[in-house]
Amino acid sequence: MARTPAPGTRDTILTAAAGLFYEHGVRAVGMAQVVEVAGCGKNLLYRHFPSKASLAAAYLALVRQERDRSCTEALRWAAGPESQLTALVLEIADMVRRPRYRGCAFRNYLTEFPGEDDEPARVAKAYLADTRAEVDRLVAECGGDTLLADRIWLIVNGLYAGPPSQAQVAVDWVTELVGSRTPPPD
Amino acid sequence: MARTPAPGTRDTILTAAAGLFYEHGVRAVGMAQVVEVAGCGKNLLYRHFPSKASLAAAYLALVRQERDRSCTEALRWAAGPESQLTALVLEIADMVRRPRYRGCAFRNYLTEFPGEDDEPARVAKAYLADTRAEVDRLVAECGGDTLLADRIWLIVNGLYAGPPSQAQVAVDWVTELVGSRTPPPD
DNA sequence: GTCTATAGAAGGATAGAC
DNA sequence: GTCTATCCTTCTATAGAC
Repeated sequence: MARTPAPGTRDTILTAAAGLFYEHGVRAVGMAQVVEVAGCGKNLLYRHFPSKASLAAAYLALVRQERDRSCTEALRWAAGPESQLTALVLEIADMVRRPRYRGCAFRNYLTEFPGEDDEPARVAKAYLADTRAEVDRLVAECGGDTLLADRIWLIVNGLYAGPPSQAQVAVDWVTELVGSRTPPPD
Repeated sequence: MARTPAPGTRDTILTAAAGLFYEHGVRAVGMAQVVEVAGCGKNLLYRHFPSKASLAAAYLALVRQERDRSCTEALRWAAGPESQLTALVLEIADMVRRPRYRGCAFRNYLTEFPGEDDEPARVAKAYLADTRAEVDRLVAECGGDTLLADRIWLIVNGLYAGPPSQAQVAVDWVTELVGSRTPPPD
């Protein structure tokens, strides 16, 4: 046999690309830069990801995977749909407050490539649609109407865009909105 | 005799660039494309705008000029700070509902060029800071606290990002928020 | 020797700037 | 129009592990 292929090469490349793409934007980062940070040759990069679009799609898929895991974990300890809704917003707020937060990766991609319908754009749109659907589901579960769902989605969108100092305002507001739906017993 | 310079050349170029930049993003549009749409020569473009960054800055300055004019017009007929606040949000909502709306030009630029501090970035940041300051001012004028200002800013940010179908929700919500501050006389 | 890795040049297109 | 630089992508050359 010949030289054994390194096992984690794909992950190494993808991790390097993800960091660069998120920090500087997909358009601003060249494939040569990815190769340099990943510490591999161009040949290997193109063997794992046949194009920059496929690499960008894998980057967004990775971010989605991390976010899904993080949200699932956050919702695990919430009792009912009300506290799940609050936990969901709190999870986003925690992300916004992270030191190297640079906006929502999916919204950023759609802003960088407006009107595009390639694979990464579809990944991004799917994430946004699914998240919105989950908000709708949770609101419906706790007896809220579409107005409440629209309002929470408005807050979520503002939370992603706004400064980190606004994060707590969003969390408290959503808590208040869904909390007022369940009048305290007695 | 030398050829007389056309009077509206700068505006023609800037209008063409503005349309392209807003529709496709600044990074995606090349100077050649601007020249093609403007119908002028490249040398003329570089005589008016010595670099792409300066053209982008002029584009954002033009957008700001239009927005300032539009907001001033919207606030003209509003009686007190409460209705001015509502009028401000309604003006943004009208923009969001326009058929070719593609997001906030300033936020889009900052997303396309993260971490940059060139002239267009400064124009964009100044607009956002000024708008936020105006919201703060109006909220303070009608006796609201910083929490109300933060909440309205959250809605405004969500309004810019969200789908046009959310626009009315934002307008109604802000109307309700500032309206509840002025209990009806009698 | 054979296979896979990296490094880097080459191709072709397109960018910004003059 | 031209010039230079850089983009993504492909390919060649070479070194290293089996």
